[in-house]
Amino acid sequence: MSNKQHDQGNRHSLTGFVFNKLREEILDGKYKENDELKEVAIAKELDISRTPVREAIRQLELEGLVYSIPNKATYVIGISDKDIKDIYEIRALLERLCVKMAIENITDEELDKLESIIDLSEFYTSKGSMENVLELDNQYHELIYNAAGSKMLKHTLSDFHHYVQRIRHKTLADKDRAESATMEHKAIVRAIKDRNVDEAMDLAQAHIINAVKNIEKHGFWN
Amino acid sequence: MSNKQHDQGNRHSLTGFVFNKLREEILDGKYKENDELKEVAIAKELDISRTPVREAIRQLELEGLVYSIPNKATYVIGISDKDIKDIYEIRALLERLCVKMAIENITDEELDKLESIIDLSEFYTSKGSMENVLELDNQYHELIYNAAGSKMLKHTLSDFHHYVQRIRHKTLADKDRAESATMEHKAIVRAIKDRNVDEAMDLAQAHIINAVKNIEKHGFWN
DNA sequence: ACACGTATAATTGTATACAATCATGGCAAC
DNA sequence: GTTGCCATGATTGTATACAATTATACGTGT
Repeated sequence: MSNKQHDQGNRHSLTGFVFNKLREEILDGKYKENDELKEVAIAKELDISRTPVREAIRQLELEGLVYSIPNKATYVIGISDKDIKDIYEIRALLERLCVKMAIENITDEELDKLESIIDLSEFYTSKGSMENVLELDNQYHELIYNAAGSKMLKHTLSDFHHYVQRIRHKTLADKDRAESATMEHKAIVRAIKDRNVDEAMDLAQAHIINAVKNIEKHGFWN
Repeated sequence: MSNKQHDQGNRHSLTGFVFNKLREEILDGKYKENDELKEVAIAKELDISRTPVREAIRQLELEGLVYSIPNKATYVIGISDKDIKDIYEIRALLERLCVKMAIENITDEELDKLESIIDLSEFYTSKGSMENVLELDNQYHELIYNAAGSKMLKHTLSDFHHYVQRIRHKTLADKDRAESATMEHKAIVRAIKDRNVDEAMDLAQAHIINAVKNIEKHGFWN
């Protein structure tokens, strides 16, 4: 769970609601590349005014998920297979950095929380409850991103992590992958607890690389 | 120069204008941490309506430069010295990756353009025309970011590069630093041209590390 | 004097109205 | 038939009006 204060996911405002909805639909592939987003159509669909829709679209534009042609329309860009691949390559580097920083800054409470997340992950993995595993996977990464104590790094990694949420949903449905992912998390936490920087960094990097391998095994989107 | 199509810096729309203006002022320190942004005040100041101001603020919020309290106001977050330091640490890794990708994808035309940028940089450095040196520094990095051929990497690096624009302005005013920075650029281009991946990566990383050292020498903001 | 409640003001959230711009289609001139 | 122009419609850009929420200040009761 990200902190409330700076959370874009403000579902109490219509702008935040529309932003999240459109973003999810773009990342989920419900909107395909070059699809048109017409403000009035979306507003009518949701039975709201154009104002929150416009604000949400401006945000999507900043994120690079859509682009607008003045007085014409907004078009979906979305993320391609190559984008996904690039994201994992970037993450492989940044997750290394992140665990290094986390080792320097993590608190005992956070470590306890991490371990309980791992325990729950093992439980739900064995039960095959993959929705819960995915949610715990999110919590695990968010916690480490926070523990690193770098606003910039957290912002970057959270964005990327969110971008690949859909594909993780698919890959974690593979029970073998879910099990090995949980084991990898466990090993990383172990190394963090031992303050073993080099091992933690290598494990974190390997964790991302393994994720990519698994994605490629499944042929990306299908 | 970023491509027009996806450019946020659309100075033909009021939203883009306000966004750029506020962002620059935040990054320049004209707005300090916890300063209030009142929609009506800004709108009145610029003699426009609240609508474009709101849209710009929503974008700044997404970027993490401000945060809003509903029905109250928006507050400046800005970037701290530690953020700057973190940015350079992240960039040290990503610029490595970037030159590696660039070597695989750069065209001859881009290489020619790079060399002409270097030549001009040397010229203006010797003349002490630091505004031009800064502009060429921007062009140099933008070109390499584009040459890498990764939308995601370019987006990330461009954002970070922009964030530290102000401090680069200060450090490049140091003629010694401007000269060594240009020489470092030259060496990197040489390595790219020779397709010497390892050397290019090491040089790109060293370039960032040297920038940090210089910043620290100058005591960050002052 | 202090605590509480209520009215008022200030601010943002949302909807609507109006302006500007661009694409489209039809019609006329050649 | 083709080309060019004008009118019309569709869409976004901007401004304003209205609603909801929150902070503030004042007054009243104790």
